[in-house]
Amino acid sequence: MAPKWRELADKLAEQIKSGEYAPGVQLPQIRDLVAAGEGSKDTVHKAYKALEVQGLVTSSRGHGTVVRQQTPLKRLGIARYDKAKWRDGDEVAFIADRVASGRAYRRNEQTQRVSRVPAPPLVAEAHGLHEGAEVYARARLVKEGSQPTHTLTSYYRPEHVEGTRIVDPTPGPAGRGGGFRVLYDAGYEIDHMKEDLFARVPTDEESQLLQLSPGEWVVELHRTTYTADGTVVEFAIGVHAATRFSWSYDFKVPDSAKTEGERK
Amino acid sequence: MAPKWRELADKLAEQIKSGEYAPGVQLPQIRDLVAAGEGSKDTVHKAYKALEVQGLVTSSRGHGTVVRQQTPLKRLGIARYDKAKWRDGDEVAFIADRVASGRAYRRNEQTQRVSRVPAPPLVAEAHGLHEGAEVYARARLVKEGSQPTHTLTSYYRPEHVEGTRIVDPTPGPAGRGGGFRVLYDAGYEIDHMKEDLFARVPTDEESQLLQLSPGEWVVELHRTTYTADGTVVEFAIGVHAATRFSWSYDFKVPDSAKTEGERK
DNA sequence: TAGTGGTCTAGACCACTTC
DNA sequence: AAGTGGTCTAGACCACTAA
Repeated sequence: MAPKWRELADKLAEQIKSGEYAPGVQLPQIRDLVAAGEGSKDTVHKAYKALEVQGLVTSSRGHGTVVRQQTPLKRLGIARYDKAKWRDGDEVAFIADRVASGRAYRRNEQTQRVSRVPAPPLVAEAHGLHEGAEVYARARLVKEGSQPTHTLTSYYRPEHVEGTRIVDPTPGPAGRGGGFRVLYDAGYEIDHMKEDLFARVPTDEESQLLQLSPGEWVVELHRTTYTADGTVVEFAIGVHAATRFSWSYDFKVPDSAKTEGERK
Repeated sequence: MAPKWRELADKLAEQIKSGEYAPGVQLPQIRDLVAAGEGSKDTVHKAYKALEVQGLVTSSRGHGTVVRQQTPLKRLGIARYDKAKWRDGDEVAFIADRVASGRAYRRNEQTQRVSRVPAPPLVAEAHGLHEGAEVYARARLVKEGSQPTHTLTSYYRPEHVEGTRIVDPTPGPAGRGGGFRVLYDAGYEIDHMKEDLFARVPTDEESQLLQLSPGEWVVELHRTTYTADGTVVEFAIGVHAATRFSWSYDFKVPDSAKTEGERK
């Protein structure tokens, strides 16, 4: 038989999904359910924890437990990197994302911190540097309104960006067109990319920063950006609240027999 | 101050990562830690649960709590679909994956169930059918040795596969070259694909099937496979244990200004 | 049958929010 | 101060495994 806490959690989850408890509505207080004979405080608490893990509710001391706004997944496709967006237009890539999703852009939805640091192992490997070589790190925390959605830290080689707007520690996107535009203006036109993704448990710091519900996972994204000649001009690490995104990739089925002679 | 259970969990996690508790080794029993003054049984249990969620240990009744084998991530790149592998050679795509990872292939690592079912909403949409139209579903549970790693269910339109080996409910890969080879032989050569990924909490059934540690998430993958003329010949849904995979995609930076006239 | 993790309780106490 | 969720305890009892 399923544990008591799970039965309770399933029952409540059902009611939430059926709309019986609408988003924003407060669930019964733990003490009330205890009084109603649903179990001891710890047992009811376990059920509430399970609901939190599923992203259905948010609990906070003093406030109570309320049903979460079910924000639809934000779909990330490769079209978000379209050159037309940052080269020809004024849009910064991530703003274009919002435009595409029909959401408003507001200022200060992105905080930024630029610093010069020794390259961590992953970064050094991506850029082909030795560990500890200095790189510029541009760390952003991106928000959707007041809700943080992901962090994104870009690493650049000093010789590519020294003296550009990227290094200017002004908050907000790196000026018109964003970082790719700055690189373009500096003579480095991006040509192809590689994205690696995997899911993992967040660190405590990430949990706080992204306001994750306990038990919620993150997806870590490694983006390597190349110019046409294969030079890596940006390596970025993103940490995304796992429930808030989906990723989409289109590609041709490779055929190594055919493309034998081509450049990789 | 951090809760007591978290402090204990962090301490143990540290010892595991430093190798003080090697993979396969049994952690102290809950009752022993209680006796050692680490807290009450429930408290110590919470700490152990946290370690399970992080994928560091596996607990089972009767057995104890042992440190997990840290299987390295299996990296999935688009090269796993290389036409050369299934068209020219004898390898089935998923076996090719193993070969590339240097792991042995064993028979019966894949169980299969073929059935004719009404199309669920997602499937109908992908295939451009009305909901409830009949499709063939080919469900596999893929294992790595004795360890299940993911489920993969492919949906085909009857007119594409009727009478082929795909519909033959023999366990194991769909004969030489796998499903793509069968489609190829039937006159449907796959040309391009779309993959959508997102992370979510597993259902109970998935938890059991994939032997997930409690709290472990899954990554759901939707793969749509097209022929050159845009016909969808396969729509597949995969559910992967989130800790066991990473995905990698290479792509050109799109330029809608340039490719205006091209076929999508 | 003995050993192990898992659930549950009743109640004490703590931490944070709102009034 | 009152209200709410979060942690902790001591101990009972259950469920599964191995001998």
